[in-house]
Amino acid sequence: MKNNIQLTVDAVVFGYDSGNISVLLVKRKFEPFKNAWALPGGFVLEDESLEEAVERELAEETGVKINYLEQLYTFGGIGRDPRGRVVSIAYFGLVKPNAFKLTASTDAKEANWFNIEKLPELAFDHKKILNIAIERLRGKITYEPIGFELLDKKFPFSDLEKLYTTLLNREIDRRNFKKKINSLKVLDELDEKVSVGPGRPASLFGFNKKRYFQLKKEGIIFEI
Amino acid sequence: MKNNIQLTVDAVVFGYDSGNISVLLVKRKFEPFKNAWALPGGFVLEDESLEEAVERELAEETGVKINYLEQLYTFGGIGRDPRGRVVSIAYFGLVKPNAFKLTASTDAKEANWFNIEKLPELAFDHKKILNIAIERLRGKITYEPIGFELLDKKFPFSDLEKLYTTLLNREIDRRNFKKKINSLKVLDELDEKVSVGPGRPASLFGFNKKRYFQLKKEGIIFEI
DNA sequence: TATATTTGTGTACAAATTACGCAAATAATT
DNA sequence: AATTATTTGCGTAATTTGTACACAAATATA
Repeated sequence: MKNNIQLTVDAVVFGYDSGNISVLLVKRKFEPFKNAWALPGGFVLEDESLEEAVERELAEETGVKINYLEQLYTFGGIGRDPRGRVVSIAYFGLVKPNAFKLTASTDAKEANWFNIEKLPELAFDHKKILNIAIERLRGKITYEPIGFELLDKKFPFSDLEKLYTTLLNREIDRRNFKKKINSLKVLDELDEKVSVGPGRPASLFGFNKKRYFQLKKEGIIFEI
Repeated sequence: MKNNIQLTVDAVVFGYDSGNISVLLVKRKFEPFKNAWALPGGFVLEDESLEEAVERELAEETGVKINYLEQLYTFGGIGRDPRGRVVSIAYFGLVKPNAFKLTASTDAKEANWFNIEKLPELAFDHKKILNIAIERLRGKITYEPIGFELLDKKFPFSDLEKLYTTLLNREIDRRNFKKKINSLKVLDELDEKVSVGPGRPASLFGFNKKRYFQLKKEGIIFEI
């Protein structure tokens, strides 16, 4: 009953910063697809869970500390890896801007962030995996308060607004959006303000963690 | 880079008939869990895709012809199989009542249908897999016109209604439900009637395949 | 000091959802 | 043959939810 199917994990990790959605890629050092960009990932060890495998590979290859991770889909097509039969379990991750910026400064190295509008050619079927992940991200944001995972601890309301306009790729009415978010009661207004550039200073908000997890459990429907 | 991780697929196949949701199980012939009921499934061969593997195993073990199949989740916990490290890709399937009844008559054999309210003990972590599948079914029915896959070609409106009350486990207002379904324009009223038992005879309806696929693509939101 | 820029807020209208009851058509019972 | 029980089929009013829309307040910059 032994087979020769190899098992890998791949991670699609998104970061968001002031209007840009980026994904984390690594440059391959070895064949096949040497020097091509690829999703971080690698072979699953026999004594680690799938999640452990993803987190290990991410740490090894990129140093990024993930704070949201869920399984995306398993890709098992026959010809997807020239080395033989390789089945890959893809994960979907989100990181906060701090972690995000941190690794973004490891420029010129082998791991880097790419704006999802300006992607290089990708190894294997990673383009396909990434597209499915982007779809999931866009879908998810409309029925789960995901902003939590993509924004900083404290943020002006306009950050949340910009996140949505960026992801949904359309304008949204600020007043109606605010009304909706308020009705969810998922934001706490802090008594702190920031002022960046000209314009009225903005109040900072934070996600109410307790309320967030409650909404997540209930499965909110979040018609923007 | 060789490992010893084995890869299996498992199928959670649901059928629906007059108020009962059933799931297809098989009785294990060999250790481990000999004689226990389990989800149909088995090892993936090196030269077949994951979907081919599920369909092959389903055919071999149950004879059921599936008409809807999607990937559910991949289970890769370390201790889930006493034989060693086995990662299983679970699929979610739906069959129409005819296929469903057909195999239901292979009683006393090794494959059988079980009402999801009256399940036996299951082998491995199959109980967990099944629970996730049931959640998916309940969720899915509220945003996709899945009834298509679970009902017969022609059916009275009350069948659809009963399917929803069963799955959602609550009463629904028939007039509002009808209004909603009508607005989706996914049903064709046939000029044929059936009369089962007392009461006014019911018109038969059929799903409009073209419209169904369109809705599926658009991702309807189906607030019942 | 004037200008440009960003934040922050309310109301009126349209659309969607929900609540609700009764007549028509048949099978079963007497 | 008449009565009863059962199921289908249908419309309107009340409520809730979503959408469209504009202007004042607070600051940085010139």
